[in-house]
Amino acid sequence: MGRSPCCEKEHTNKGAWTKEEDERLVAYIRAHGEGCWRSLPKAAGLLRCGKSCRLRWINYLRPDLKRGNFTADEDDLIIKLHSLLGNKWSLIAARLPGRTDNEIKNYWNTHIRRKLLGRGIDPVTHRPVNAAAATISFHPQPPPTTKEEQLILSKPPKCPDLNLDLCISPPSCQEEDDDYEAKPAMIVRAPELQRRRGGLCFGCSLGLQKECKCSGGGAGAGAGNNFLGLRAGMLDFRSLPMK
DNA sequence: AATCTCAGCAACCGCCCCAAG
DNA sequence: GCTTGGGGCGGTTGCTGAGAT
Repeated sequence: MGRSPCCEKEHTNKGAWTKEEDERLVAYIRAHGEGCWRSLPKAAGLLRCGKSCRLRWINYLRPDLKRGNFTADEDDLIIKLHSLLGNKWSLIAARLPGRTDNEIKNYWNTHIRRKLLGRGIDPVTHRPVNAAAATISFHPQPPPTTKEEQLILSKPPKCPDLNLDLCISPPSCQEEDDDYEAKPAMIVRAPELQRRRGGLCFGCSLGLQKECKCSGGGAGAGAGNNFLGLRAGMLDFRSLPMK
Protein backbone atom coordinates (compact mmCIF):
# COMPACT_ATOMS: atom_id res chain seq x y z
CA MET A 1 0.00 0.00 0.00
CA GLY A 2 1.88 3.04 -1.19
CA ARG A 3 0.63 6.55 -1.29
CA SER A 4 -1.96 7.47 -3.84
CA PRO A 5 -0.59 8.71 -7.14
CA CYS A 6 -0.58 12.45 -7.68
CA CYS A 7 -3.04 12.10 -10.54
CA GLU A 8 -5.02 9.56 -12.54
CA LYS A 9 -2.41 8.49 -15.03
CA GLU A 10 -4.85 6.89 -17.44
CA HIS A 11 -6.74 10.14 -17.92
CA THR A 12 -3.83 12.51 -18.37
CA ASN A 13 -1.91 13.63 -21.42
CA LYS A 14 1.82 13.14 -21.48
CA GLY A 15 4.61 14.42 -23.62
CA ALA A 16 4.97 17.75 -25.33
CA TRP A 17 2.51 20.48 -24.48
CA THR A 18 0.29 21.86 -27.21
CA LYS A 19 -0.21 25.55 -27.80
CA GLU A 20 -3.80 25.26 -26.61
CA GLU A 21 -2.73 23.61 -23.35
CA ASP A 22 -0.17 26.36 -22.79
CA GLU A 23 -2.79 29.02 -23.37
CA ARG A 24 -5.23 27.37 -20.99
CA LEU A 25 -2.59 27.10 -18.27
CA VAL A 26 -1.40 30.68 -18.66
CA ALA A 27 -4.94 32.01 -18.71
CA TYR A 28 -5.85 30.09 -15.58
CA ILE A 29 -2.78 31.19 -13.62
CA ARG A 30 -3.25 34.79 -14.72
CA ALA A 31 -6.81 34.67 -13.43
CA HIS A 32 -6.27 32.68 -10.23
CA GLY A 33 -2.57 32.79 -9.49
CA GLU A 34 -0.20 29.93 -8.75
CA GLY A 35 -0.90 27.31 -6.15
CA CYS A 36 -2.85 24.12 -5.52
CA TRP A 37 -1.31 22.37 -8.48
CA ARG A 38 -3.17 19.19 -7.74
CA SER A 39 -6.55 20.71 -8.43
CA LEU A 40 -5.38 23.15 -11.09
CA PRO A 41 -5.60 20.81 -14.12
CA LYS A 42 -9.24 20.03 -13.52
CA ALA A 43 -10.11 23.64 -12.78
CA ALA A 44 -8.27 24.82 -15.87
CA GLY A 45 -9.74 22.12 -18.07
CA LEU A 46 -6.44 20.41 -18.68
CA LEU A 47 -5.88 16.67 -18.96
CA ARG A 48 -2.52 16.95 -17.27
CA CYS A 49 -0.92 15.94 -14.01
CA GLY A 50 -0.64 18.81 -11.55
CA LYS A 51 3.07 18.35 -11.35
CA SER A 52 3.29 18.56 -15.10
CA CYS A 53 1.42 21.87 -15.03
CA ARG A 54 3.70 23.24 -12.36
CA LEU A 55 6.79 22.20 -14.30
CA ARG A 56 5.48 23.65 -17.53
CA TRP A 57 4.69 26.95 -15.88
CA ILE A 58 7.94 27.24 -13.95
CA ASN A 59 10.25 26.11 -16.70
CA TYR A 60 8.62 27.53 -19.76
CA LEU A 61 5.56 29.77 -19.39
CA ARG A 62 6.48 32.09 -16.53
CA PRO A 63 6.59 35.65 -17.88
CA ASP A 64 9.79 36.58 -16.07
CA LEU A 65 11.86 33.88 -17.74
CA LYS A 66 14.95 34.94 -19.60
CA ARG A 67 15.27 32.87 -22.74
CA GLY A 68 18.37 32.59 -24.83
CA ASN A 69 22.01 31.80 -24.39
CA PHE A 70 23.79 32.02 -21.09
CA THR A 71 26.23 34.89 -20.79
CA ALA A 72 29.84 34.48 -19.73
CA ASP A 73 28.97 36.06 -16.40
CA GLU A 74 26.18 33.56 -15.89
CA ASP A 75 28.62 30.78 -16.76
CA ASP A 76 31.01 32.06 -14.11
CA LEU A 77 28.32 32.32 -11.53
CA ILE A 78 26.95 28.85 -12.20
CA ILE A 79 30.40 27.30 -11.90
CA LYS A 80 31.14 29.12 -8.68
CA LEU A 81 27.78 28.36 -7.16
CA HIS A 82 28.09 24.73 -8.17
CA SER A 83 31.49 24.53 -6.53
CA LEU A 84 29.84 25.75 -3.32
CA LEU A 85 26.46 24.07 -3.48
CA GLY A 86 26.90 20.99 -5.64
CA ASN A 87 23.87 19.84 -7.61
CA LYS A 88 21.48 22.09 -5.71
CA TRP A 89 20.05 23.43 -8.95
CA SER A 90 17.15 25.21 -7.33
CA LEU A 91 19.50 27.14 -5.05
CA ILE A 92 21.73 27.99 -7.99
CA ALA A 93 18.72 29.06 -10.04
CA ALA A 94 17.61 31.32 -7.21
CA ARG A 95 20.77 33.34 -7.81
CA LEU A 96 20.21 33.63 -11.54
CA PRO A 97 17.17 35.79 -12.24
CA GLY A 98 15.08 34.51 -15.12
CA ARG A 99 16.75 31.11 -15.20
CA THR A 100 15.17 27.88 -14.01
CA ASP A 101 16.74 25.00 -12.17
CA ASN A 102 15.95 22.70 -15.07
CA GLU A 103 17.55 25.05 -17.56
CA ILE A 104 20.67 25.41 -15.46
CA LYS A 105 20.85 21.67 -14.88
CA ASN A 106 20.62 21.01 -18.60
CA TYR A 107 23.15 23.72 -19.37
CA TRP A 108 25.52 22.31 -16.82
CA ASN A 109 25.25 18.78 -18.15
CA THR A 110 25.59 19.75 -21.79
CA HIS A 111 28.01 22.67 -21.78
CA ILE A 112 29.81 23.46 -18.56
CA ARG A 113 30.55 19.89 -17.56
CA ARG A 114 32.27 19.26 -20.85
CA LYS A 115 34.04 22.59 -20.70
CA LEU A 116 35.52 21.75 -17.29
CA LEU A 117 36.41 18.21 -18.30
CA GLY A 118 38.15 19.59 -21.38
CA ARG A 119 40.38 21.61 -19.08
CA GLY A 120 41.06 18.62 -16.88
CA ILE A 121 38.85 19.89 -14.07
CA ASP A 122 36.57 17.46 -12.33
CA PRO A 123 33.07 18.98 -12.62
CA VAL A 124 32.04 17.32 -9.37
CA THR A 125 34.92 18.34 -7.13
CA HIS A 126 36.08 21.38 -9.13
CA ARG A 127 39.62 20.18 -8.68
CA PRO A 128 42.07 19.07 -11.34
CA VAL A 129 41.19 15.51 -12.32
CA ASN A 130 44.59 14.21 -11.23
CA ALA A 131 44.36 15.93 -7.87
CA ALA A 132 40.90 14.52 -7.32
CA ALA A 133 42.20 11.05 -8.02
CA ALA A 134 45.07 11.62 -5.63
CA THR A 135 42.67 12.33 -2.79
CA ILE A 136 41.25 8.82 -2.90
CA SER A 137 42.36 7.12 0.26
CA PHE A 138 43.21 3.46 0.43
CA HIS A 139 43.10 3.63 4.19
CA PRO A 140 39.56 4.68 4.96
CA GLN A 141 38.67 5.90 8.40
CA PRO A 142 36.66 3.48 10.49
CA PRO A 143 32.99 4.37 10.73
CA PRO A 144 31.98 6.57 13.67
CA THR A 145 31.07 4.59 16.70
CA THR A 146 30.08 7.05 19.40
CA LYS A 147 27.17 9.48 19.15
CA GLU A 148 29.59 12.39 19.43
CA GLU A 149 31.58 11.12 16.43
CA GLN A 150 28.43 10.65 14.41
CA LEU A 151 27.26 14.16 15.27
CA ILE A 152 30.57 15.71 14.25
CA LEU A 153 30.68 13.82 10.97
CA SER A 154 27.07 14.68 10.19
CA LYS A 155 27.93 18.39 10.14
CA PRO A 156 29.63 19.91 7.11
CA PRO A 157 33.27 20.78 7.68
CA LYS A 158 33.77 24.41 8.50
CA CYS A 159 35.71 26.27 5.89
CA PRO A 160 36.37 29.94 6.60
CA ASP A 161 36.83 30.73 2.91
CA LEU A 162 33.37 29.61 1.85
CA ASN A 163 30.34 31.68 2.76
CA LEU A 164 27.51 29.23 2.22
CA ASP A 165 25.07 31.80 3.49
CA LEU A 166 25.16 33.12 -0.07
CA CYS A 167 23.67 36.44 0.87
CA ILE A 168 23.19 38.52 -2.26
CA SER A 169 24.81 41.57 -0.75
CA PRO A 170 28.56 41.94 -0.34
CA PRO A 171 29.73 39.65 2.48
CA SER A 172 31.95 42.33 3.94
CA CYS A 173 28.89 44.37 4.87
CA GLN A 174 27.39 41.77 7.14
CA GLU A 175 28.56 43.38 10.36
CA GLU A 176 26.67 46.54 9.54
CA ASP A 177 23.34 44.96 10.36
CA ASP A 178 22.60 44.71 14.02
CA ASP A 179 19.89 42.11 13.62
CA TYR A 180 21.56 40.31 10.73
CA GLU A 181 21.75 36.95 12.42
CA ALA A 182 18.11 37.08 13.43
CA LYS A 183 16.81 37.05 9.84
CA PRO A 184 16.28 33.84 7.92
CA ALA A 185 18.67 33.66 5.01
CA MET A 186 17.43 33.84 1.43
CA ILE A 187 13.96 35.01 2.38
CA VAL A 188 14.54 38.26 4.19
CA ARG A 189 18.12 39.26 3.69
CA ALA A 190 18.56 40.04 0.05
CA PRO A 191 15.63 42.37 -0.59
CA GLU A 192 15.66 43.84 2.88
CA LEU A 193 19.34 44.58 2.91
CA GLN A 194 19.09 46.04 -0.55
CA ARG A 195 16.40 48.39 0.67
CA ARG A 196 18.20 49.32 3.87
CA ARG A 197 21.48 49.98 2.14
CA GLY A 198 20.03 52.26 -0.45
CA GLY A 199 19.27 49.61 -3.01
CA LEU A 200 22.20 47.68 -4.39
CA CYS A 201 20.44 45.75 -7.12
CA PHE A 202 20.87 42.05 -7.75
CA GLY A 203 22.80 42.61 -10.94
CA CYS A 204 25.26 44.94 -9.26
CA SER A 205 25.66 42.58 -6.35
CA LEU A 206 26.77 39.96 -8.82
CA GLY A 207 28.90 42.40 -10.74
CA LEU A 208 26.80 41.83 -13.83
CA GLN A 209 25.36 45.30 -14.40
CA LYS A 210 27.47 47.48 -16.61
CA GLU A 211 25.51 50.67 -16.00
CA CYS A 212 23.04 50.88 -13.19
CA LYS A 213 21.44 53.65 -11.18
CA CYS A 214 21.52 51.75 -7.91
CA SER A 215 24.09 52.59 -5.27
CA GLY A 216 26.27 49.81 -6.60
CA GLY A 217 26.98 51.97 -9.64
CA GLY A 218 27.77 49.15 -12.04
CA ALA A 219 30.26 46.33 -12.17
CA GLY A 220 32.98 46.52 -9.59
CA ALA A 221 31.95 49.96 -8.39
CA GLY A 222 31.75 49.25 -4.69
CA ALA A 223 34.79 48.23 -2.71
CA GLY A 224 32.83 45.35 -1.21
CA ASN A 225 31.34 44.22 -4.50
CA ASN A 226 33.17 40.95 -4.74
CA PHE A 227 30.42 38.41 -4.67
CA LEU A 228 31.96 34.93 -4.84
CA GLY A 229 35.20 36.49 -6.00
CA LEU A 230 33.81 37.60 -9.36
CA ARG A 231 35.50 40.97 -9.23
CA ALA A 232 38.83 39.58 -8.23
CA GLY A 233 38.71 37.18 -11.14
CA MET A 234 38.94 34.27 -8.75
CA LEU A 235 37.91 31.01 -10.37
CA ASP A 236 37.68 32.73 -13.72
CA PHE A 237 36.62 30.09 -16.20
CA ARG A 238 35.74 32.51 -18.96
CA SER A 239 38.88 31.71 -20.86
CA LEU A 240 37.92 28.05 -21.11
CA PRO A 241 37.00 26.93 -24.62
CA MET A 242 33.48 25.71 -25.24
CA LYS A 243 33.40 22.09 -26.42
C1' DA B 1 19.13 11.99 -50.87
C1' DA B 2 19.08 8.76 -47.23
C1' DT B 3 20.78 7.25 -43.03
C1' DC B 4 23.27 7.58 -38.82
C1' DT B 5 24.99 9.89 -34.74
C1' DC B 6 24.86 12.95 -31.20
C1' DA B 7 23.90 17.21 -28.61
C1' DG B 8 20.34 19.89 -26.57
C1' DC B 9 16.39 20.30 -24.05
C1' DA B 10 11.55 19.54 -22.48
C1' DA B 11 9.24 16.57 -19.71
C1' DC B 12 8.62 12.66 -16.59
C1' DC B 13 9.56 9.85 -12.46
C1' DG B 14 10.35 8.90 -7.91
C1' DC B 15 11.88 10.45 -3.69
C1' DC B 16 12.09 13.83 0.08
C1' DC B 17 10.42 17.51 3.02
C1' DC B 18 7.07 19.79 5.54
C1' DA B 19 2.72 21.38 7.18
C1' DA B 20 -1.88 20.12 8.55
C1' DG B 21 -4.97 17.12 10.78
C1' DG C 1 4.05 11.31 17.63
C1' DC C 2 1.99 9.47 13.46
C1' DT C 3 -0.25 9.76 8.97
C1' DT C 4 -1.39 11.99 4.87
C1' DG C 5 -1.31 15.14 1.06
C1' DG C 6 0.90 18.61 -1.59
C1' DG C 7 4.85 20.87 -3.28
C1' DG C 8 9.55 20.80 -4.58
C1' DC C 9 13.80 18.83 -6.18
C1' DG C 10 17.34 16.10 -8.63
C1' DG C 11 18.10 12.41 -11.78
C1' DT C 12 16.84 10.41 -15.93
C1' DT C 13 14.49 9.61 -20.26
C1' DG C 14 13.22 10.31 -24.80
C1' DC C 15 12.16 13.36 -28.63
C1' DT C 16 13.94 16.55 -32.06
C1' DG C 17 16.95 18.77 -35.07
C1' DA C 18 21.52 19.57 -36.86
C1' DG C 19 25.63 17.87 -38.59
C1' DA C 20 28.34 13.97 -40.34
C1' DT C 21 28.85 10.08 -43.31
